Amino acid sequence: MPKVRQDALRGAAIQAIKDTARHLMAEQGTAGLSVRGIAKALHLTPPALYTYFTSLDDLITALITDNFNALADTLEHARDALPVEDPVAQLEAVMNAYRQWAVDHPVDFQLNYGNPIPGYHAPREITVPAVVRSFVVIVGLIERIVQSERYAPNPPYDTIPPHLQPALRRVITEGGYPVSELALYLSVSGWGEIHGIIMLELFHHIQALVGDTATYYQEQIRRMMRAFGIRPKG
Amino acid sequence: MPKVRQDALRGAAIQAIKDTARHLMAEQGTAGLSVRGIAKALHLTPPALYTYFTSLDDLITALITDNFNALADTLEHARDALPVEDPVAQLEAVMNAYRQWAVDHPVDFQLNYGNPIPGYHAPREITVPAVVRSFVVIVGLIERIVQSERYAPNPPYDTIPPHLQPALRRVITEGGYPVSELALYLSVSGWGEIHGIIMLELFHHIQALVGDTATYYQEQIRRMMRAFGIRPKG
DNA sequence: ATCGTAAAGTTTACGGTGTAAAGCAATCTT
DNA sequence: AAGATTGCTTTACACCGTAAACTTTACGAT
Repeated sequence: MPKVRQDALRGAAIQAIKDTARHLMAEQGTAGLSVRGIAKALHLTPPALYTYFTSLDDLITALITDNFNALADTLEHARDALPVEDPVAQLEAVMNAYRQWAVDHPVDFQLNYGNPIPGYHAPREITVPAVVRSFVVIVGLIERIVQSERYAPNPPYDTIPPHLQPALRRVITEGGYPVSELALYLSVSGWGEIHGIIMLELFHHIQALVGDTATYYQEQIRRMMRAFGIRPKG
Repeated sequence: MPKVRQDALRGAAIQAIKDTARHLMAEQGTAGLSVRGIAKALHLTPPALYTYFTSLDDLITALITDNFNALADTLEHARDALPVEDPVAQLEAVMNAYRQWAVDHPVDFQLNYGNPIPGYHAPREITVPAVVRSFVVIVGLIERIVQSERYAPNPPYDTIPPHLQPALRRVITEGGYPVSELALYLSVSGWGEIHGIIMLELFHHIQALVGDTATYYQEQIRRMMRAFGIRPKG
């Protein structure tokens, strides 16, 4: 089956294109992402890339998908590096890994969670499942914590906003996730909070206010967990 | 002084350019922002715009500055529409106005708080003071609340993270703002939280999870205030 | 009232972008 | 060995920001 070898070659070419795209973006930001730039770096003519991607948007979508998966991999790895017996420590590690990935790959993070490319709009049916993978890591941990003795309901986060309940229930049943509505609610809340801090940091809006953003973030997620009713220490 | 009239004409031209820029962006997103597009809409040749702006970046900076001021105006207006005797209600109104402005002007909000234009980077010395104007509205209200009987310290938000204190103190003394470190800390925390929710909403990441984002936001800021130790009702 | 000047706008041009169309050469399939 | 497919090049088009030179308009001072 030479077809296999050829498919492998094609896969390698696609990988090379994505690698140089990422490399150029790392150097010059999203402005460095251009068909012609990639082609030049690969010693090809620009239209040659259209053998592998139908358009620049198509390439961007591929990059975004990879990013979401890389982020999810990182979170899962951070979770699995700690003992299952301490889900609180795992959650803290995962949230720190979330920020760390964003700080280490700012352009990629923006590509996914901002909208940095004029004219480009990510196809929902591709990005939504990819986002879910990361989110599931957080929800899974919070679910285990909520069911453990490390959790003690703490107002105002001890109840689910009534208006929110139907939506949460629908997500759980339709998605088939075996989690409680409370765990899902706390996850959404927490996600919004860490996302906000990270976005403000990425665009340099809070450095002047808080100084060291890493320790600020660290402290805030600890406090957030406490406010949620999650006890630190084992 | 005919000079005055000419300056007025020049001002009107600049305003017309900014208006059409905003109009094009509202229709086609940040991709619609182009010198040539604006020129065509105004029945001018592209280089003619360089009489009023030295570059496209220059125009973008002007738009961003206007946005920050418009947002700050909106917040101040929301604050002043309610009696001074109820700073808690004022704060809630201001935070709702913050989201409402973002929802009403999504592209403008992205232009300010995202980084949607490849190759463009906002000059810090211009944007920072503009950001401060909005932030000051929030800090001012929280300061008044903290000093009132509506505030009762509530763990874990009753203390300031030790690492954070020097930075906050420096901001207060150097900026000359007559606010307590606690008010500033709570403001930063709150800002990060509402910012995160709004960003996730703008890029359609939480709609599937929470359904009605407006009521979710509303509920979350109420809970956040309670967690901070701010009592609702008068 | 006129002249010099400055401002506003034009034309032209250069180098950049994404990508469609056609053609060529090598390789795989039968 | 013949035909089809794949990878790639050449050419071309329509867009982009903006620099340079030139023309037109309107003003301020003499």
